[in-house]
Amino acid sequence: MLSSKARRIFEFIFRFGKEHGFPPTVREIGEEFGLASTNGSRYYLGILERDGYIKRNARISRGMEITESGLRRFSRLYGLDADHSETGIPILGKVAAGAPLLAQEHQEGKLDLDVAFPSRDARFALRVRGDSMKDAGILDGDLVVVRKVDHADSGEIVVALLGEEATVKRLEKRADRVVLHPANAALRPIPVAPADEFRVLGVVIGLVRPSVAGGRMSRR
Amino acid sequence: MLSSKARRIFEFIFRFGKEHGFPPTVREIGEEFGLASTNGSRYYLGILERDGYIKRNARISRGMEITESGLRRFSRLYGLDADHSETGIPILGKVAAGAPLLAQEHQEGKLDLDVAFPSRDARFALRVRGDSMKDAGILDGDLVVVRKVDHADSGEIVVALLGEEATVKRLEKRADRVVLHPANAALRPIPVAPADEFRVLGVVIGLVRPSVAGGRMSRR
DNA sequence: TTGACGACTGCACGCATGTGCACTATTCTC
DNA sequence: GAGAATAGTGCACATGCGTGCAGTCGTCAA
Repeated sequence: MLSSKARRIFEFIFRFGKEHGFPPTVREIGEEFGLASTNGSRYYLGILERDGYIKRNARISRGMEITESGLRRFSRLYGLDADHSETGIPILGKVAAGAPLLAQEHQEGKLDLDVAFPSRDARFALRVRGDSMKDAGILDGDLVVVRKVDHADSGEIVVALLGEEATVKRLEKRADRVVLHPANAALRPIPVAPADEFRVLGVVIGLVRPSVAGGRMSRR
Repeated sequence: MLSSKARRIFEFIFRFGKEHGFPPTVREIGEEFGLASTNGSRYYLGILERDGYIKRNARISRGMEITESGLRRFSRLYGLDADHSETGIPILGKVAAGAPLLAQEHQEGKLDLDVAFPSRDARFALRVRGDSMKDAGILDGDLVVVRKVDHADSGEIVVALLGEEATVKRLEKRADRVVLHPANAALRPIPVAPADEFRVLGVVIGLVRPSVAGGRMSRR
């Protein structure tokens, strides 16, 4: 059990790091808490390290680090602004008018790649080039997440190898041949002749659109 | 445009921080890159600061910080790998014809939420309902990733609270008022009267489209 | 051929910062 | 009333670390 002061010092280290991008020195901690001697701070740092909340690197300036398990334990035991502390992005449910955003009760869960794209097969991601699938909401620059299988059903969006090139298209299987459909009114379906070198690399199970310039999603 | 070495130094600062919890010193940078003089590092730190990739605090040990906009810009221009992320999904680069899929040399990096959506502001995700933004590639059921800020520029896609409801729209700021634009030809822009209860909750920096039943992206 | 520029080296200076050792005051237990 | 634990103070010391200034070496355009 951490004393109230030890807790406040841990919180200070956490806040300081968020704000400045690096941890405080022993003197900065002492200043914050009115400790006249640097050993006042060191005393508490020793406690926090002993209990596994932080790790210290001897002789290195600002050489402390909040451990992941320490952060988790601290926020569980004593609470901490939960939003940024844990890895993962909170998924908000209903956002009521006056309610403070990010309030615990509105969280639906955490965004997690393994939850968002569950698969027992291997997965991989592929950056999409071009707008051939834009009517399916797959834009240039998107990363499609693919479940790696060599068999796909008609109607599924697949990543396929056609000749030398990997391409993302909707698959149509006919009795005699395969047709790849772009999702773009300007483009024609691509018939695949039996002689063509064609292989399904996987089925698209989702996508990630990474952030772009200035946090703005460009107009497309 | 950053030189190759400046890029590698930025990446080193990024990796070092992730690994140790605090930034490197000028000497540690010099050691890593074989620079005999501390001013070798300072030269590059000056460049990185001048171009807005990092912020420095004079006279403070390890007093540098990767700026949020710098991180975003860097990862857009030059890419940033999640070094050794344990549970990531590999991002494939060029997929050559005969080459075995998932071969190491074809990997561009790992899919990592912190790299895909870098932000030092708090982030959250919100499930989109309806097709009002479908021409921007945002479909029903998508999770938009939002950087939580209360100010947004004209042209950005934002999450806003209008009355009781949270909505995703493109923001247009006019001299006298604000207009919210759907990205759907069937819908009209929404003018916001000054009297309306209106608040920007954040800026959309990306999205995640989770897989749906059976690993198939439904036809829309 | 000169001179600007990029990419450094070398070095000393001086404050920043972690550390060791000695000591103190209060509280609690035995 | 002794002893131990908690929560510090005070100070000197050695390094850590950012900074300033001067100088070098290759390249490339004028």
